[in-house]
Amino acid sequence: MAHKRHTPAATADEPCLQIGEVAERTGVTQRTLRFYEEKGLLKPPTRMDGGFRLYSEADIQRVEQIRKLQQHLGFTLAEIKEMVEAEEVLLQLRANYRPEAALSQKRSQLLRAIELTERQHDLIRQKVGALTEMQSKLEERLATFSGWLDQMEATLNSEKKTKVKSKA
Amino acid sequence: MAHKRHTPAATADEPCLQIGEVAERTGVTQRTLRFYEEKGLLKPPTRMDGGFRLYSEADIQRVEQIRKLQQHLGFTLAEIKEMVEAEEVLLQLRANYRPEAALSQKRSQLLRAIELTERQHDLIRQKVGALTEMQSKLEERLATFSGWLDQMEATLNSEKKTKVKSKA
DNA sequence: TCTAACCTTGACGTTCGGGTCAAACATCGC
DNA sequence: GCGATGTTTGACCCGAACGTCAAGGTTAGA
Repeated sequence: MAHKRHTPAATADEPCLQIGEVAERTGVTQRTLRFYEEKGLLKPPTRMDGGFRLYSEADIQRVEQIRKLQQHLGFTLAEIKEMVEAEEVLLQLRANYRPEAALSQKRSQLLRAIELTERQHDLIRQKVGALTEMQSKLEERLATFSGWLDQMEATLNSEKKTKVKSKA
Repeated sequence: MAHKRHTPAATADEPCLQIGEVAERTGVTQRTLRFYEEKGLLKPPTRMDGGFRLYSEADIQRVEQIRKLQQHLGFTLAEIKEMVEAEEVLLQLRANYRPEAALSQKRSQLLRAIELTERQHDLIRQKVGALTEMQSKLEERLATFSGWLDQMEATLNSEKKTKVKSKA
């Protein structure tokens, strides 16, 4: 296995993860990571002198969030991009929240962020509603099934008994 | 607008809807209906002598179900096909449930149906879980936001008061 | 310094879920 | 039986979301 460089070790949250490790830890391919970057889903990561991408732990979180939204929830990358942008606004607000400058401008940004967040919330609420409805239908069906099953077993049992009695 | 044939009128549930009307009523294109058929999501419908497809009301339900699963819930057509197949088994069982023949064979079919249904149930449960988790995160965020907002407004107000006082 | 292991961009290929013609046939009201 | 409208199959095309080389540059351990 020759020599394997050891991981730059992510002590704090400085970007220090190469694309390979991010890929491994998130379960997506390197191609996918570059693709997400290209599509604006991941912010362009910092680079080493030679041009290698360096990701942070936050980026890993981001990728995991993207995958969740995509795989389990069926959002398109375009939709996810919107969501992620809202997240970005949040982080920026959080970053320079203290430095009191242009307060009313920040206020409008904040209002925008709230609006986006509420839209997401609503969207998800609708999905949960639809899913829950399906759930109860399935449960109803399962109940029906198990009723039939009981009935069947009963029938089989009575048949057995009849046979046994006829043998006796 | 010339003459428009009138709808064959779906009194009971004999197949009597042409593809155009199904398309209109479900909001999908004719192409999509043929595509679903091709992919095994819709059972091959009965045909008129000339070869025109004839759908039933049940088929419309099916299409609506497929769309819901696809659009709002983000299942792939492959996943939906599985679900729909389980539905098919159910319908068949329901159809010839009474005629008591080959009971133990029916039992195994039923068990199969139960298994499929439970898998669907589980799948949906997972999605609901993921969505709910997101929901609470969003709510948490909204709370944070509105806290900030309050704080901002307070600051703005106190500034106003100061100005007013200095004017007075 | 050498070199295995890693990373870069670029370009083309693929699968999914359909859209969009085109050419020919079917239906039905008149 | 004519004609407007509806339907059939077939073929090609599309964007999304990556996969898969290819050719070359970078890093770091020995």
